[in-house]
Amino acid sequence: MFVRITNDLAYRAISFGELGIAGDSNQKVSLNEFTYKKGSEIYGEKEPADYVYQVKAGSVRSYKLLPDGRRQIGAFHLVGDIFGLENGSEHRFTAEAIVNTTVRLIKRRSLEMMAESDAMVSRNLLGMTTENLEHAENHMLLLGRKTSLERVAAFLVEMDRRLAAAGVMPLPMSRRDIADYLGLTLETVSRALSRLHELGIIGFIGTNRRQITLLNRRQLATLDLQN
Amino acid sequence: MFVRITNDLAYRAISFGELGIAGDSNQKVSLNEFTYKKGSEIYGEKEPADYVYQVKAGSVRSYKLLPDGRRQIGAFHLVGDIFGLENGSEHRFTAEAIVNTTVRLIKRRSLEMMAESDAMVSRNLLGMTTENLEHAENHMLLLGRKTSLERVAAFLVEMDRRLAAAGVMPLPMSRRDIADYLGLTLETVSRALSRLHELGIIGFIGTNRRQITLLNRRQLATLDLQN
DNA sequence: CGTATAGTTGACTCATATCAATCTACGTGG
DNA sequence: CCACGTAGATTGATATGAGTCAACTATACG
Repeated sequence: MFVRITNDLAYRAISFGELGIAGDSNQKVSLNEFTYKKGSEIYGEKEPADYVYQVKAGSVRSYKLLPDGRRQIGAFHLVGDIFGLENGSEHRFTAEAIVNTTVRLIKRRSLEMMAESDAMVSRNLLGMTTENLEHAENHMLLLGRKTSLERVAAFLVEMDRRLAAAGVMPLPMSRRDIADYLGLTLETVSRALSRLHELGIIGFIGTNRRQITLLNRRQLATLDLQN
Repeated sequence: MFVRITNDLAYRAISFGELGIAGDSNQKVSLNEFTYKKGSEIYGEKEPADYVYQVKAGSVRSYKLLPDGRRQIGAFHLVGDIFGLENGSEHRFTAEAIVNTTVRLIKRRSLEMMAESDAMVSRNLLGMTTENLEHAENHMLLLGRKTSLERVAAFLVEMDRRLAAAGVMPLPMSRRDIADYLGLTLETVSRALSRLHELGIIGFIGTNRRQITLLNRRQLATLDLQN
């Protein structure tokens, strides 16, 4: 429901005009789209936020780093998601392509100008920010108070909602990414997944441990003590 | 800076008109202000969000609960803070008075109507939501990746910024509240504070362990690995 | 194919939680 | 104003869930 609204927003903004952006080594310019190679940075924390992005293909992780390298991923951005929308002048996260990823670009100024004159756009901006806030609020509960098994269960429920096609979840992110999203280590994530597998709650497609099926959503929902 | 803006917003909204609200046992009606006794609930999660609040005196905690009682406090609201502002129809947290607290009430509809016609109000709403989002994002990093000592140091730095008067921090909240804010237990918080005291980084005023002075902000900032 | 990267699993450690015993401050009623 | 009771805070002893270190396996990629 919100997805449709935010998509409208993106498309409307994009129709505003072309964005003249100098390409760099990791990007291929194709009108108002960019492609980022797996692992490359889309923007860095503290960098000026001149563009808003929408994932056309691929996946993106947004994270903060502590000086010693500890990483907290705040969100994964999947196909259709808009990210990089800031109110202040700088990005508050670093965004990286998890796999080869194509994004649509929207000039931020044009969005702001539209919001100025169009109350609908303005309301959509607030709605998107609220969505992000809501996600962060739920994630605080997860990070502050849930066990490792509950966290992994919650992650699977979230991903199921967002990217399950015909019962199969093709996770684009590594165990380390999942761990940094859930405030755990990759070993703990791996053990939790193995445990859920033993318990018959999830299955792996073939031998690929990133292709997951949910065999028992009810049990998973029970573990995902959704507030 | 933002505080001033959001205050303006509140005052403007309040001038809109009186709010006829039936009092309950824990409230005293005084024009558009309410007083809540220590520990009483201001609103509950999932309740309709018809009002926005501003703390006139006292302190408030906003939290989510898991079914088994585990609690995550998302934010403390101190004098001047606005809280309970929702975009959807329901509150996403439960809000409780930490001590006897007086709040100003603003009818949400009136805010929305103002936003409709006044782009400035609309921008302020977005700005406040973004502030909340930023806080939540930083808190995710804390909850996901910081040690107990770092968390407590970060908490003290935050409170120092928000309520230190003449070098003394009179904390309104209990050790349990702090623990639920930081994703720790009250014992761990207590030990961390004792440790910071031993290290000469903080001091206690008199025998009251809730009156804290920061003796060495530099060391505290070092522990507060601020991203 | 073979090399590099990602994932799993096991053994052990450690930070924080849990359980428990004081200790202290504060509000209440005599 | 003082004694008492209660809630909050500290501190100690112990338990435990998740982290660390390490070996091994599997998968993807050139």
